[in-house]
Amino acid sequence: MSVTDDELGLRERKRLATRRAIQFASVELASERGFDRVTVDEISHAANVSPRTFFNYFRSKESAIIGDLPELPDGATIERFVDAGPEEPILAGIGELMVVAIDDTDFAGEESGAEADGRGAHRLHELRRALYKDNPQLFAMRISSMHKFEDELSAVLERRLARDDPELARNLEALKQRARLIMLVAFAAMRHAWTTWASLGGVGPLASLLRSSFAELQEVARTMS
Amino acid sequence: MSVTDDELGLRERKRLATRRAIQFASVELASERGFDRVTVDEISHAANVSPRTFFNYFRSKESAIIGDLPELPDGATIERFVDAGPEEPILAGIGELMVVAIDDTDFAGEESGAEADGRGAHRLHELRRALYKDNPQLFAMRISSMHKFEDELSAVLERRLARDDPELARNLEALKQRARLIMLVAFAAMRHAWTTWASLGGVGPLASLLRSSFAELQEVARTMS
DNA sequence: TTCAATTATTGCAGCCAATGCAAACTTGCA
DNA sequence: TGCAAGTTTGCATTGGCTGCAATAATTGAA
Repeated sequence: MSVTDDELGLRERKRLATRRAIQFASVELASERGFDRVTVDEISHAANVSPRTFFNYFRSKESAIIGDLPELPDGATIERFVDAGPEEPILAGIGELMVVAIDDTDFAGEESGAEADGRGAHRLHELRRALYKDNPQLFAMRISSMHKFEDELSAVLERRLARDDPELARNLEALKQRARLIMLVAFAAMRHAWTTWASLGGVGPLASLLRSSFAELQEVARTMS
Repeated sequence: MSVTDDELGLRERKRLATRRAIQFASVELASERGFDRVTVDEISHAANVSPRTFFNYFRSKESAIIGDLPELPDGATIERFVDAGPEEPILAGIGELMVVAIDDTDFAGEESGAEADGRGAHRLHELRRALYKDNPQLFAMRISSMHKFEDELSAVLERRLARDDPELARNLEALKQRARLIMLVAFAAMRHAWTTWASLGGVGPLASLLRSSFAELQEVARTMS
């Protein structure tokens, strides 16, 4: 059992287990047969729940496959980024935040080694990525379901920009707009890293490609200005 | 009748009319009642076609509302962009291509003044934009259905980059990757322009905001490098 | 341990999007 | 006019998704 599980009551633990069972069944079956050749009925059956219960846990077939969304790192990491100062390249900083966010999502709930779905979590994420690769619509859905993450990142960027450039901080609207622009550019880098990863056959760590994309972005910025 | 229509046979003209009728009915009804409170049956009825015919024209309810995708300008404009030379700021150039692409899409088939659905085309686009504004999922779908446009723009960028930087042109993979990165950044600017437009209440010309966003992007690039 | 409140699961009935198929109909062309 | 090609339609069917109400499990308190 992972650490998180122990502190929860039976009810919560069961909920979590069911949630995972459904995700696992969805991804597993979709990988075997292709996304639109699996029905919710089949998934539910494989996960030992009723089809109706499936929809108690997930809004749609897609969202069961897409998995949990990334989250920003904890407070200290954020503060370090915000306070890094105008000399530190902001893009690299954002890149690191994203690397952490993605890694944390990918291995959430898998800290210890031997729980029931221990290796499952690894496998789950591999299969998911393969699905994204073969099924670009799913990736698009994942991206477009990240509004919350986008907003969070924007808010952090606002703070950083306000520190770096007190002049900009005086115009709140301008500050917000700039933060949003940089956030969107960062997401562009993320998409870039991902397509690069996919075009390389979908093997190897995404994190290092993410760093490369941010580095290239930095370089492009230099070239273009 | 618009010029384009006259050169077509009856069959083609009817097809076009049906297509427009369906789009119009979809957007109109969705604006009145909200996207998911309209059924395909209702739309079809309003457009005087059978529900089955609706799906002969559009893959899904969404795609009837989303409308036609943008297309790159004609050859001469493209060539001018490709040949502009390394001194010309590339971002501004892309921005202009996008402005043209968006304007052309928005008023396609509406060149002359007095055809049956003349004012209709204007109204159609206004309603569509309002729908995008109130219904971000639709906008996300529009964006993610632009793969073709993305690829076209990438290809054009490849040519431009190859001209500007013969060294880069020698490494085809690197060239492709860089083109794609810049394309994605340009799309980020587009999204930025759009959210700005939406946050301003959804009035006024999108084109000028698009130019602003590209200009700000230019400035950000300078700041960051 | 028992009981009542809360919360989860399930089956059922039903809506709607979307697709395949084959029959009727329209248009283009000789 | 008549035939080939393309278009519209109805019908039947699959499958995603929701509301509702009954049943079952979990919890916390007595």
